[in-house]
Amino acid sequence: MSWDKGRGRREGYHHGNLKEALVEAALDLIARKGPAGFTFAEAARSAGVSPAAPYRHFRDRDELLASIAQQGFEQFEARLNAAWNDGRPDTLTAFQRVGKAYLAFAREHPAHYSAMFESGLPLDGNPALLIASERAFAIIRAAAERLVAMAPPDQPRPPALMMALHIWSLSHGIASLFGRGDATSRKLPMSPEDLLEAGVLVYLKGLGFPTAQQMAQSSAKK
Amino acid sequence: MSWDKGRGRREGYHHGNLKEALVEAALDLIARKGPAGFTFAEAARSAGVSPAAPYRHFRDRDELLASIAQQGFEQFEARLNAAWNDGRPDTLTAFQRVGKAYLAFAREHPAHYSAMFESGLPLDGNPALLIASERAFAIIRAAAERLVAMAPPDQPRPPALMMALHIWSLSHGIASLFGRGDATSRKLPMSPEDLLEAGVLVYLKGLGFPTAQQMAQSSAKK
DNA sequence: TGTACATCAGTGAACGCGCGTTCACTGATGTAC
DNA sequence: TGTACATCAGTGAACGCGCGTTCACTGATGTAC
Repeated sequence: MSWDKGRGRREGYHHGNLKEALVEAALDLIARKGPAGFTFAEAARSAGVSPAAPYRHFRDRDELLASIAQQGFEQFEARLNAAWNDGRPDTLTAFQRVGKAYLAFAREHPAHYSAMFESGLPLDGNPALLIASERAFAIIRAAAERLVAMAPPDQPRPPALMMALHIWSLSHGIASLFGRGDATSRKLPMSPEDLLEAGVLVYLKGLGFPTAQQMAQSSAKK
Repeated sequence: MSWDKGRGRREGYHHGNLKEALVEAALDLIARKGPAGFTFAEAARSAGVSPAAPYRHFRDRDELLASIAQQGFEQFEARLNAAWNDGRPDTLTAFQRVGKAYLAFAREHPAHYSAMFESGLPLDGNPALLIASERAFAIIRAAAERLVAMAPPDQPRPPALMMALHIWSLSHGIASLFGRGDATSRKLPMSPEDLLEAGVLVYLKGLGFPTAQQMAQSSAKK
């Protein structure tokens, strides 16, 4: 029956892809018990391997955790980038889609998200992690810059970096407070997505951007 | 020399205020190692007491953690309330002061803040904690309602609850991403306080509120 | 095609450690009389 | 004022447990010739 212990799928003495299997096991543990609730030993056990085996692939627990966080940032970046889709069909629609992708990632990859933002990994002394994190943020920033470039020319141009920081903070705040499926989430009279979308609309209006209706009208005119 | 071990301040067989001493010790450990990095045993040791002593005051580790989180929410509420100061000298000034108080609390009480928002304590099954959390949020919500009541009557009234949720999320996002003194914080080209203040101003403008300059002018006219 | 050998991923036993928790206990405090 | 007693906060020894880490090892794989 259970000759296939855990997610090991061993076929012989050598595992074959133990490194990935350990990452998978750790993600599972983090999702169930939080970033601090996973142990090297348990990940090994769940991969069907002796407790000493992980040391062939990771120096220690923190290196595995950092590796998960970095992988998370890379997938996060890819997802935001796909949602942005180079600003198609129009900048505002694409911008809002990035916000939705942010929340979707946090909800669908809670373990990655935890490792990225709540694991307490120091960013200095982890340059690769910092870079991966900045590459993800760069998507939001690039989108903000395109929005700024599109702003009505009679308005003062808002600084794109500040915009991006505001949007990021708002998204992260909503994701942290309301955006997880688990018991730590607070109740909300609307979906996190709607809350974020409304907030972004108000914010952009405050910067002098035309509303969605106005944009629809202006694009209908062309 | 060191007859006063740790924060114990014992004077005899009985500690006197062991419960508070344990909370203090736990706060210290959480601030240094994160909410998961504190142990019952270590808190006892740091309070200068045997490992069995804490069981006289807390059922287990989680009860101590929940107690810290609840105390945190209560202090948080008090601080926000003091900053709000019933909307004096004017609603907008007081509102921005609440935002600053939010960030100040997160920075000055990182251990409480962690226990409140990042400890993974389930809110259901912890009714007292949920209530304390909602009482703190109620301050922000009441402030938002006063702002709404003050809105120019020719504008559509924005929903105060949504406003409060946006402001809370933005504050929490900024606090989480940039607002801690430690190594997990990201670099920022401005202070978290300035970032939040600017974001709130833009947001309120987007809702149709008069800007600070306009308000200053209108109050100067009186 | 076969063989010798280097490489290296994983073994399994062992270690020291700190934790959570229990237990019968003991010392201090307060109170009834 | 003194004494007996109930209460209860803290002791200290003990337990079982799982973790991180090390070590000499062994089995599988690939490659040189």
